[in-house]
Amino acid sequence: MAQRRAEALSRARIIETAVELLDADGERGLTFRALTERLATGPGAIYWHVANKGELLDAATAAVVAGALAAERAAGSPQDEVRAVALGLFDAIEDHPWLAPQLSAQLTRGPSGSVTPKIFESFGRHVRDLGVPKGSWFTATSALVHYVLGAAGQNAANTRVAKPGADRSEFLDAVSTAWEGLDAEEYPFVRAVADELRDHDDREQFLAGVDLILTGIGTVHSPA
Amino acid sequence: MAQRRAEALSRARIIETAVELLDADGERGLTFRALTERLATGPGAIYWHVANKGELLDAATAAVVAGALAAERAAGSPQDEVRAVALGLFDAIEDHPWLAPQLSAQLTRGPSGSVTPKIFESFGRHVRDLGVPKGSWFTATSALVHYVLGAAGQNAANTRVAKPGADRSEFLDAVSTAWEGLDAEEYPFVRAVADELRDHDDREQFLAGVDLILTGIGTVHSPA
DNA sequence: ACCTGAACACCGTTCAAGT
DNA sequence: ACCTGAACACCGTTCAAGT
Repeated sequence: MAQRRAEALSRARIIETAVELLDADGERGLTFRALTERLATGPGAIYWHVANKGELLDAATAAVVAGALAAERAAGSPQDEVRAVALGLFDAIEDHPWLAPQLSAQLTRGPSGSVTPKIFESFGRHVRDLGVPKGSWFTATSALVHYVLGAAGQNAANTRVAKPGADRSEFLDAVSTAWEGLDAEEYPFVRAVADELRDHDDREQFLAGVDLILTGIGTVHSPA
Repeated sequence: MAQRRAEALSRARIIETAVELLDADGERGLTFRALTERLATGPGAIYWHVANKGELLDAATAAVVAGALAAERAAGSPQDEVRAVALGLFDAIEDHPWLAPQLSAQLTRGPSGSVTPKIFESFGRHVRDLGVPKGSWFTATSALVHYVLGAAGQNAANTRVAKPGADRSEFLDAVSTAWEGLDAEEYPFVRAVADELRDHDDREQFLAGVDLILTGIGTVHSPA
């Protein structure tokens, strides 16, 4: 169960293994102990290739996001392009649920780093093609980025509970029931919306949100 | 520097101290060691009032959010109400930057817990008053919630760097310069948007994003 | 240049024992 | 019922030593 290949240790192999550990057990699964065991080395060897745990997490995040955004597609309307980028991230976060908090953290750490510019660029160039005036590019792109990352993360949390669809609807049912049990005076809206939660299509609802923001962009900035 | 009052230990006092530690040093500032020192007790005493660190973090988050959302205001248009709730959270996250990742985490953990329903209710009741058809309440509210939390968190990160406004603009300047230094072929949009970053008003830009989503909601669901 | 592995400082958490 | 404090298991990280 311990070691695997005898390939030379490399930064790339460390990152790859980190992603495997994260996929298997989330952020708490990524420890230097687990890493040294899988790679059959000592901690010192890993520290020679990687500065610290934070840098390793960032690198793992960057690797997965780069893969998700790299997919080439036939050019469609700017709206279709935005939807495609959004769905690419949606799927990546569904496959790697640990991505969601990690991406928020990297966005929050300030817009430096390599992932934030990449995500902004992926959405922004199509926002630009939408005919939005330059002064509003940043606002419009931010709205898209934050919605996509937030909503995809919330969806991943729902999915994560169990692989088979059966348990998943069971989980949503439980949440829905919990919401219906809230105080009627304090939570009228949440109670009213609880059944929407029970039976909805994730992707559909996610895309409806993207379209809502696209509509907002199009309406506020109707092209000259 | 160690202990303070000799008030009886209580869950409330533990949570209050936790918030102080978080405000001072972020999530890494909240340890049971620091907590026992400030409260002049042992870890066992704290564990008698609190299940574990996760529960304590959740409670601290809930306490701060409840305060931010409790502010009573004169009733305005639904749009104004949404803006007021958004700004309330914006300010809370600016005062307590550790809130941003924590709120994402609680949203991501699934919509149970006490904070998620509270935030959804605060926005949702005004979305309802906007005349949105019931089938779209959840989507519209989600778009607002995710944008507000994401954008406020990103802003808090920018502010956190230093208190005096001087260092802050210095920081934004540095990020802006970094963006301008990116590859021209790979990052045309990010480069073009870099100067927008340099001199913008945070609150103004934040509110512009809220209005963009409000416009989207109003346009997609024009009241019957 | 790259790796080993013991050691260090610091966590969250437990629990027998006290009052 | 509430608190004490030593102890445990487990972290990330360092570093002298090897090749």
